[in-house]
Amino acid sequence: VARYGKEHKDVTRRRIVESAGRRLKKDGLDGSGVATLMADAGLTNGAFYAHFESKDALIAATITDQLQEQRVLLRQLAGEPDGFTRFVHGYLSPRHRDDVEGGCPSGALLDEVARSSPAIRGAYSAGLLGVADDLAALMAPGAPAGGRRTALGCIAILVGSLQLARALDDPQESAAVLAEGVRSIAALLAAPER
Amino acid sequence: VARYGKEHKDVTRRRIVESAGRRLKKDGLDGSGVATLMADAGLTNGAFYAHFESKDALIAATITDQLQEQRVLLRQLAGEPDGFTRFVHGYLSPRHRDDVEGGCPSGALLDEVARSSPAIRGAYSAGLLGVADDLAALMAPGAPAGGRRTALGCIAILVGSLQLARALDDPQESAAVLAEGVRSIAALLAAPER
DNA sequence: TGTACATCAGTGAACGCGCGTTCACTGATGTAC
DNA sequence: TGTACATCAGTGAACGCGCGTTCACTGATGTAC
Repeated sequence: VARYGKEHKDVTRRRIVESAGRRLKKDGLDGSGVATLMADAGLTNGAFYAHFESKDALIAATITDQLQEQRVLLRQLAGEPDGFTRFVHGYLSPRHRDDVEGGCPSGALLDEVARSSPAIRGAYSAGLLGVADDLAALMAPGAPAGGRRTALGCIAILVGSLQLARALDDPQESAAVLAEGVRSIAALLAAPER
Repeated sequence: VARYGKEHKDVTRRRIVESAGRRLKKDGLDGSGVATLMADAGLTNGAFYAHFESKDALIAATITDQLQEQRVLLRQLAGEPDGFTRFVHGYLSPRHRDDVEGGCPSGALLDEVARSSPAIRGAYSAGLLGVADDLAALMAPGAPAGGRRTALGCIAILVGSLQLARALDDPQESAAVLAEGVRSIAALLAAPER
């Protein structure tokens, strides 16, 4: 004697996580309320706790999902020519700078994550190391795990440049920051190993 | 017929801005309440609006002050040998990573600033371009304004690396990110100009 | 095949709390006499 | 010199509001008969 199709609740949960991804990146972790997050998914606030133990738990699940999406993107590019170069130029493009809610979760939320609970930092850390591994594979297909460190360095440059370009209100300086980010990554890859 | 010494209110205002700098970096712009900010300065909430028009106005004033402090630091180092190298190593040190409230305002607040009101973004943008000019002077004393762009690239690397090191919960990966930041900056400076 | 019913995803009002902001007031101060 | 007083920085209670969370309930569903 059961009621809904057995996958019904999973579908709803996924819908919440996906719309929460956009909302949290747009308004921040502190700036997004549970009622708003649920309304974005077409639900009311009361249903929230049937799906998540707390707001923190939703944030952790959403961050994991968002970083997983980044990995999917990186793996798609890995099959194409000039995948790494195209990724860097897309990441440091005016289009990505102006699309916070559809863009990289690290770029939108990194300093709030650093201030958050251990559960959220743990979800971020685990997810990001996966992203770094996929980025390393995209940079140098077939290279071993040593590439993770260089990939983390690339991520720091990408995220720092994107955030800085978003914060500056002068369009020329903002564009210059994006261009310098591309130059920095090229320089890092050309540099000799440690 | 006046009451307090004429500089009394200015002194109090400065005290509020200085303690707000630490609190805002520690708990974020959204995470710091007016009552807490005033208690940090040894006052009660009601006095706030005798000093500032709104919480936004305090944040803008505090960001301007914090970036000015960064400029003071850079100018001090400009008088010492290896000033730039020492700055980079201090910025990307475990000590700075672990001292959010006493550290760089960009590292603590950049993505929240990008989400904030035009007044706050304007204060940040103006202040940061000043920081970039002082950093350019520290990098290459006597060089003209062209160095500002390279300095902005350095700042993006510094801020991105610091934030990423703070967000990762594995101490080894965190330390590796700091080391990669130093390597990226060295590579950027060694790279040929545009 | 048609109907009664157990299930449970979702509703919406309510909880105590802290938010940014307002305001009537207090009381220490430096001046005027 | 001593005192009355105008000033105004600071107090603390209160405002409406949205927060995260709880809970009694509703009502569409698929199953059992």
